[in-house]
Amino acid sequence: MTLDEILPDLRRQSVDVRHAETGLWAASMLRERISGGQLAPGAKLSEEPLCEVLGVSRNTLREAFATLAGEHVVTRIPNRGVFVARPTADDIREIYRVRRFLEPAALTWSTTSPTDALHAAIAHARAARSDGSVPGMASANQDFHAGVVALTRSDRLNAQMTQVLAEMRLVFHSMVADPLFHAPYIDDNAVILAKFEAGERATAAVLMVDYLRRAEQQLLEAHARA
Amino acid sequence: MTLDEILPDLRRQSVDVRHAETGLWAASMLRERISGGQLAPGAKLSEEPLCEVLGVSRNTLREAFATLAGEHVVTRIPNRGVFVARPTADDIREIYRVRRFLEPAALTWSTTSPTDALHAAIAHARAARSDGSVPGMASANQDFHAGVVALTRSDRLNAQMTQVLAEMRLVFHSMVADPLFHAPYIDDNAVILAKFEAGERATAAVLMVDYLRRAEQQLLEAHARA
DNA sequence: TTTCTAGCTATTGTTCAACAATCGAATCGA
DNA sequence: TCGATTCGATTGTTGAACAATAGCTAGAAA
Repeated sequence: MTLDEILPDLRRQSVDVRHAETGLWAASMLRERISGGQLAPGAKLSEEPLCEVLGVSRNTLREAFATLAGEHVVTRIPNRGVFVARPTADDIREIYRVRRFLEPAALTWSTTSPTDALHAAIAHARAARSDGSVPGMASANQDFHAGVVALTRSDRLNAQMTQVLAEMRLVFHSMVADPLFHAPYIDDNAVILAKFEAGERATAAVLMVDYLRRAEQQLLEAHARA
Repeated sequence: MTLDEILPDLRRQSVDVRHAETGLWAASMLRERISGGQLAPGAKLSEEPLCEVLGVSRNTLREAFATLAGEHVVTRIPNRGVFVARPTADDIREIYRVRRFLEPAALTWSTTSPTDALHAAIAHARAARSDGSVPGMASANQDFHAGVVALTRSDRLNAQMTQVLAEMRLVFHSMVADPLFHAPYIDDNAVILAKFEAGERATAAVLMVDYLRRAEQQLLEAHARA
């Protein structure tokens, strides 16, 4: 989907909305559209039309761009402009490198264990699988893994995980994903959670590393085909 | 590469360093001063004088502020201004929460192990201890722990660690640090490295967690006194 | 025809000046 | 002393201007 197609949508949301921190508001506006897939990876974000539609000045929009660039959501090419980030194979490897440290570490060394959110995520995933809802499975799966990192109770690590999962969405948007990608992993998650709750944290961590390795491999193969 | 091809690059670097990156340049300028301690925690960064000194416009300076705020180097209070971040006790806890996941994880699951940089850091720390150089010990200690995370070979995790260590410098700047704070930990680092190289990764990780807990405790006590 | 070069154009990078919004402090009245 | 009000300084945001750059286009050279 190109920029021109979502301009009306953006314009609708920006009427009548006054905010204290306009730059951050503009950033969140764009972030939503990018995460949601309405702005496809590689799409150019031209300043002039965006200013007009969001009702902010170029200076303010550029503050938003600075924020989004810091989150790797957007790529800035000097004198060329700002583009929705398009993850490369190396980006996929880096994403999974981060996850293979963060998630097992959370399982191994977290001190608190309110696992309600994890159970809920698995339940949602199974329901979505029954309904054949691919977005539902994807979303529930992300919730599960975000929940694992949430066990750390660290804002910074959670922020990093959120960022990485946002990039994961870009990966899915940038290639024809296998509709059944998430389906087989739902039960893996359930097993990992069971082991964790049984106190077998080392086992849970090992299973998580294994899961992440398989998922990475599968995504890299799909990426190579595209 | 021919002369004609490098001329534009040369011109950009020598004549005017500042097209397409002035904001980032200003950010690095301020980051340097803050990390170096010339700008103390809590100091207000007024826009007008800074613009004048850096020779950039307010808009460009604000882009730099957006970058630094994203790094937690600087705190933005709406309608009040931008201030050098002053770490609270909770910030210290958060910093060590991050480190207690990142560093043991690096020791446990990193696949490569070029430990030259770690040995060098320990050697530097010992030399600094002999010289009675507190900044030398502090810097070498940071190098060691940055080196541990570097074992992950993940740019993102390294960036996170760099950020956290920058905040550690703010912690030290914001209170009268015990000159001997780093001294006893040098040998802890050496033991951790030895265990790691002996393949006893779990032991190394446990020792690291223990080290981080003690350091956190010590800093929290010093912070409470201040 | 092809290729190369020199302008042209559209867009980004940066600055400036202005105004609105907001906070803190000084002031004033009880 | 205390609270409310005014005032001044600083930040938040804008619009317009100019500089610099990449890519395109048309024309010259082969």
